Amino acid sequence: MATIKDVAREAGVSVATVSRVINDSGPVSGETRRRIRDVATRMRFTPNVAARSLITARTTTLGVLLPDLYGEFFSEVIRGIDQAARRNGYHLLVSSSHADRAETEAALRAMRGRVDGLIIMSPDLDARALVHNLPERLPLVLLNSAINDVAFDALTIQNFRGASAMVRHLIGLGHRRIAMIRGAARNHDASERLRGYRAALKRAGIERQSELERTGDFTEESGYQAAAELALLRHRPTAVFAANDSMAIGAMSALRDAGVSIPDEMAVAGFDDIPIARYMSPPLSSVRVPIGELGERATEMVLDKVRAKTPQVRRRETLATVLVIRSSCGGSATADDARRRAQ
Amino acid sequence: MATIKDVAREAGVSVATVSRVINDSGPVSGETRRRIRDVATRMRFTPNVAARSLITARTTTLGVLLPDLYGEFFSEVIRGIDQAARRNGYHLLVSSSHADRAETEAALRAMRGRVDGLIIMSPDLDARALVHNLPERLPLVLLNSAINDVAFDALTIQNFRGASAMVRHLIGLGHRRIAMIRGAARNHDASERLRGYRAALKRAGIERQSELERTGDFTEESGYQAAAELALLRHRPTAVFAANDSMAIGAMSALRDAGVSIPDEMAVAGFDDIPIARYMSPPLSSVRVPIGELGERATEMVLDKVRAKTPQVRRRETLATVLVIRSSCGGSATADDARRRAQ
DNA sequence: GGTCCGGGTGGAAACGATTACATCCGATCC
DNA sequence: GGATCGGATGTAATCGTTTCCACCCGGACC
Repeated sequence: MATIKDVAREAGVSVATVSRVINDSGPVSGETRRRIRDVATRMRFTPNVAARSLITARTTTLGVLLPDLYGEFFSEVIRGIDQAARRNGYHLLVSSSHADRAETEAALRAMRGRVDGLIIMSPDLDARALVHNLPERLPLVLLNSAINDVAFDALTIQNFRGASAMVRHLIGLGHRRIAMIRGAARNHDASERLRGYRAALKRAGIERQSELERTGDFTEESGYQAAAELALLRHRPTAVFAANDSMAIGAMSALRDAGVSIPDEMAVAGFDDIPIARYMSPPLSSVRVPIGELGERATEMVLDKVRAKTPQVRRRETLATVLVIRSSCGGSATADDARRRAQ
Repeated sequence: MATIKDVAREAGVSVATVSRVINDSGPVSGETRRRIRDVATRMRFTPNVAARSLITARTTTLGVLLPDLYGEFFSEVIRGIDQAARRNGYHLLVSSSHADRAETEAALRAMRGRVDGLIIMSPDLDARALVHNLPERLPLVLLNSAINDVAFDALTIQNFRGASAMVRHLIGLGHRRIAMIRGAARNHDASERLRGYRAALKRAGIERQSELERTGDFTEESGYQAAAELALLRHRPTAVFAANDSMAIGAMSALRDAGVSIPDEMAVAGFDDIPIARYMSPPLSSVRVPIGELGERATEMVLDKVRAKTPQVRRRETLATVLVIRSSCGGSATADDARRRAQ
């Protein structure tokens, strides 16, 4: 492998000049610049990343810390992050699927020195764990995190609003017994969606019933399980709202198996609007989340901080969600709904 | 940030000794070792990764190059890779969603010096592009690649076998007009699955018809489109085999919209057996691919090469696929099928 | 009792870049 | 015509490790 010295020797200049050409820093005469470029190309010179980041203390790499991932949602987020990062010339160090908290913290420590900034999407992690395992000044953005500490930048989606809008829509269709399949325990998105569900009921003067709030963990299987139980209730709900689409799909499957027709006997709605939702039978109503955009925005936020000379003000942003009404929750599509669907 | 020098000074030893303790290389007396450990912990010393990899020329990082990703398949692969990598103390530098070949090659070059080994899953990339953009000796494993050059290690799945088994199953159920929705052009998995389809037809003495081989690109949308067209054919097929589950799901949606009942009027089958397949209505028959295992195995293969002192022999492995028969392709489940389903 | 051995330790040379600082030199200004 | 300026270039320090080599020293061996 050719080093900067080899190039310098071959081009008859000093390493300083070569460095200036490579990084386009400092003045170099046109003639020299051209010659060095040629030599560098010919010798296939690639600057040694380690040496460079040893002296500059920068890596042009961003770290991404994810929870144990669930399907489509995950790949969409990563994709958004990846695109934004590449656009800015940054690389991505990804660490996912951490079983427990100790593992997450270990992964966090391992990022030290390898990244210039970090995007963290990990529900079970608190602020203390963060500051204890990371260098002080590492730019950080929390994605859909439960941490409400203003000390951190954070990006979230309208979980509460989206959930309550969906439940209000169901109420508007005449449903009074509306069940909810909750998301993973201790997950921020999950609890916000639950909160939205409860708020919508309350606002409509419908009393909350614990037998209608079933547990789930965002997997199809757990959705299936929960709906199977709901189908057996003496006093069956007429609608069920799942905290994500995967569970909604599992629920639809359970209802079919139990001979409950959708949406006539039970309306079903999900959250996320993953691509497959519209291809379900019947097509699944959901709350659209700009998943890819979430990743892109997070990347831009963290890059802003990476590049900022001075410590910036903390930022908190929330991305809007949109109701997407399809036939799984029945009711004739109103003009308003149709418009939404067209989006 | 504390450096090794700080620790050495504080512990009253030389940096060499500290290094020996940190890396557990060379002899250090028990007493000294303990003292250095204490000091290092107290000062929160973390070895500087850049300095370390500058001198050792290793990064304990693996690169992963992926095509523009499609949903669940992708996240499962990454997860497998991630788990195997972590288990071995390696990090993951991920680069995905490359629109064209130039972008892929750029990503490839950018990996130089940042990784000790590389897992590549990119259909449109040939052997020349690889050797031209990478250092000579970088351990490399190709995943489901079209490159048949024996110069590279490769890992594939039984695309041909899985596809032909599924089509034979359909034929066994009495179907003679079986359509296929093809995968993305120039994609290796896609063409192998097509080959399997054709081979099964041929073996059964069924003549191939071009109007039954529809194009697709692995997305739900393309599956929908293809099936919508099939439904309109004068002489409609009685079964359709999609090159992946996403398209099969899109196809099922189109058939429903066209009023074609599944499986009575048309049987449907997919490939991959993504988690959602079994929750479809009706549950989707598919060919199970050990996706996570694919990632894990690839990681182990590349790590073997990374750690090997001497250049190893080239390896090529193929992972088995399994037929998973559900009700979307009708027919009473035979004992054999039932056994398979239980898996 | 000298030689040899090997565990424990330190000194210092790498690794390959960036960059502050010094130097040179021709043009410009007064 | 000398002082000044700024563009072009080189020298060398620096980043934080690993590791080769040398050294010391106590015990075993002959």
